[in-house]
Amino acid sequence: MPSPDRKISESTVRRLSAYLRSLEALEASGAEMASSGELARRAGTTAPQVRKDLSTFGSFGKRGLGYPVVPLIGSLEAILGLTREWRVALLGAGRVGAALHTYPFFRERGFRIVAIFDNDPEKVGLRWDDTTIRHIDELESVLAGEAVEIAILTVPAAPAPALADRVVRAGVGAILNFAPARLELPPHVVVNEVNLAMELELLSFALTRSEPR
Amino acid sequence: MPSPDRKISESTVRRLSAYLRSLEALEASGAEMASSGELARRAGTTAPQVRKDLSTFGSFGKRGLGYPVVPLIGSLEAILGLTREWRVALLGAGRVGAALHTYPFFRERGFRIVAIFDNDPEKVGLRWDDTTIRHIDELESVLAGEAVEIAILTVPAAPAPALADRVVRAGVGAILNFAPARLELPPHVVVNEVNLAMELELLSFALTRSEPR
DNA sequence: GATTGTGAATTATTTCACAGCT
DNA sequence: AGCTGTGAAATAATTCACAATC
Repeated sequence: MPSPDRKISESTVRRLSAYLRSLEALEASGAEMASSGELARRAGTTAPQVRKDLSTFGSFGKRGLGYPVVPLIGSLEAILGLTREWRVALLGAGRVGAALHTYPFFRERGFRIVAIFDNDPEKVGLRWDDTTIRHIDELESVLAGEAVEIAILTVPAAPAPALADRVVRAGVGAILNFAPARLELPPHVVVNEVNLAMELELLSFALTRSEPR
Repeated sequence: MPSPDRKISESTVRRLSAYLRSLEALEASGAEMASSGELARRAGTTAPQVRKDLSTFGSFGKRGLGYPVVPLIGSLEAILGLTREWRVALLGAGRVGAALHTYPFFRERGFRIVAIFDNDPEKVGLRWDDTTIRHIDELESVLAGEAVEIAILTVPAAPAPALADRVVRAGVGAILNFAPARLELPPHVVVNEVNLAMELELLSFALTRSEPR
């Protein structure tokens, strides 16, 4: 696969993800080729940006014709690391955990939830689909036994940093953090924070500045 | 309040939100002053970045001493538009909607959920706390009656774009979109997308590039 | 002595323009 | 004729360095 050495920015990867979703919609509608302009329109960016982004990883298009939809889907899946299965653990079996667990995207894209943890004795032992909720005390042994690679934190802010440390020491390489707490982890660990407060504050900031027109 | 005319980037606003949370932690621990270095450490950025960000909106610090914690909290709340109440509607009373509705941040920060909609007759009429779930057919009248300013979409991808259009025509100025669909809306509408697929793909991309070391 | 506020320098990202295929 | 791929130009964001102030 074409894989440049230079650093790829987060915004580029986010756009690649958007292109993939646009291409899947195009495939569903029967399109065989897609121009950079068409992809840009659907993904909410510009045609030169699409070409630049894709050209970072290779030459996927045909001049005069555009990009072949199905092959480009395959290429983007390979670039994004979606051609293999990822073993995922859910830490926190509350409402956010439940919402994530039922989200069909996980299975569709090969993110397989192989372990669920909570510290509530009422919840431990319950099964969500095929997965039994384990007590957080069993974290290390289960993570190792299940060869978990990605952890999703949907616990309260207070326990999040300590749990993240434990998870990393148990060999997990990536964390998706829904807890409103900053995690300080070694640089080789990939961390991605999703913070509802921040997302809403972005809206209230923008509204505040635009409203007093 | 100091309010510059030039455009403020999204990343700046995200950092302001992070500073606010850091300051609240500092306040809880009894600190009266905080240096840019301390804020940077907690918010995960650099000291010059903190100073640059804050200086965009005014001069909040004391040279040689740092920033006064409590007053700066107030200033950031004012900048982010958190000193007033925002009237919010939830579209979609599924698991994601339920998770958001119970999130305590909403009330703490003045985001008041004044309307909840779903199209499932089983759900319409149920009450979540003080709010009765209304049928989506009543969208326009309820949004207007409740003077809703922010809509949160937790519906499936298919109906999302049409619902967003309706919501905007009913006068809503900002949308937080959890549906995996791109919304094309007039430029005066503030849209913020939260896409779980994208967040996970960011992790799998990074893992894929780092693992084959 | 410590730390802010900020113009200047640097680095990163996006946009442009056009040569090169199909 | 249409559209990609890409080096060059323009713009944006971050980092630096240091004078100003407490």
